[in-house]
Amino acid sequence: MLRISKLSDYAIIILGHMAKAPGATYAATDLAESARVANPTVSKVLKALARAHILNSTRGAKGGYQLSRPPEQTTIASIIAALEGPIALTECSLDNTQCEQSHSCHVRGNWSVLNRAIQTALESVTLADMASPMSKAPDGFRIPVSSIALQPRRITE
Amino acid sequence: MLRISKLSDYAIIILGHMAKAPGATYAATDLAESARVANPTVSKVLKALARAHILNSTRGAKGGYQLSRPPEQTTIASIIAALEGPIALTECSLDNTQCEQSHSCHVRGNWSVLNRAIQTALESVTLADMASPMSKAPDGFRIPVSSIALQPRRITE
DNA sequence: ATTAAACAGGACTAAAATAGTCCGCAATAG
DNA sequence: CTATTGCGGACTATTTTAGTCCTGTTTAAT
Repeated sequence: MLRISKLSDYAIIILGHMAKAPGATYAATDLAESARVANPTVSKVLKALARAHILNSTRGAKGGYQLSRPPEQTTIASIIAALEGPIALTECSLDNTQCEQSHSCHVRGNWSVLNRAIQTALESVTLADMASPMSKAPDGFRIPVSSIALQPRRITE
Repeated sequence: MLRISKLSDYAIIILGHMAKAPGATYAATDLAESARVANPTVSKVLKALARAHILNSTRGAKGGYQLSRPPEQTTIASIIAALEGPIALTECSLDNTQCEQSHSCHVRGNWSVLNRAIQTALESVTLADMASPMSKAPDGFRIPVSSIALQPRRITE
């Protein structure tokens, strides 16, 4: 399914919520409530985002989290990377020195093409885009997969 | 990490191998050998590809698998879909009727932007691209993601 | 007909990744 | 001081993924 993890999903939802008042400071508990996700889980997400400098944290009473940058400057790519590590489709894309099949693998050099494609896609969408008031097609965006399996593709560019 | 599964990985490697002689018929055993992956595992992959009509299969003695279309017409998106099902980053993108958080989720409409970005990226790379001898012009692939994102954007690089 | 070579479907097990929880520690406001 | 809030990381449970195997079907060649 090429899914992102649930934690990344939560992160985007939480950050989307915070992006509505970008300057404010939010306590983990409040964010958990508004996202309807258990407190410890939300905390885990927030910690990861703070470590990646997507959020700033303040400890102690009256502390909390706030966006470290305006929503327009936080890409979805960086959010996913914060929770799941480097974005790469396969092991060997990360470190192709240890792929035992490397001598028999004739496509390895081309994985980078794919990785770049994905990376670019995820960098072209920001938190601001995600938080913007319900752009278009609010309902029923099913992906017509059967069509892509059978249809001749259009040649790009 | 936004990984694809190992099975999809195998699929691309196997198909890449087959793409070198697009008209030929290959037995599962031979493909397993050239990909250095265990026979039953390769079989599983091949069955899935046949079911998705990416490969044609012939049963019986002298049977085997062959590409059902020229490599230029098989997209990476379709290969991944064959093994992992519809490409969607989150559950709710597939079926948003059963997301309990839907009323409190303010970003849901915008997932489609992201999904389309990924989808487009994976559709712009074909088997022929992957099989071509080593990184044929890495920027020969213009991913028209920005045309799909709400606002064209290039934060990094 | 018989036999051997192949694929088909699906059940099953094992292994790994993910999600989620919890605990003790550290910082800060009042 | 003490209540509040984040920090780091260990731990468990669950889910997903990978991999194997069995039984059946189709077909070519003898």
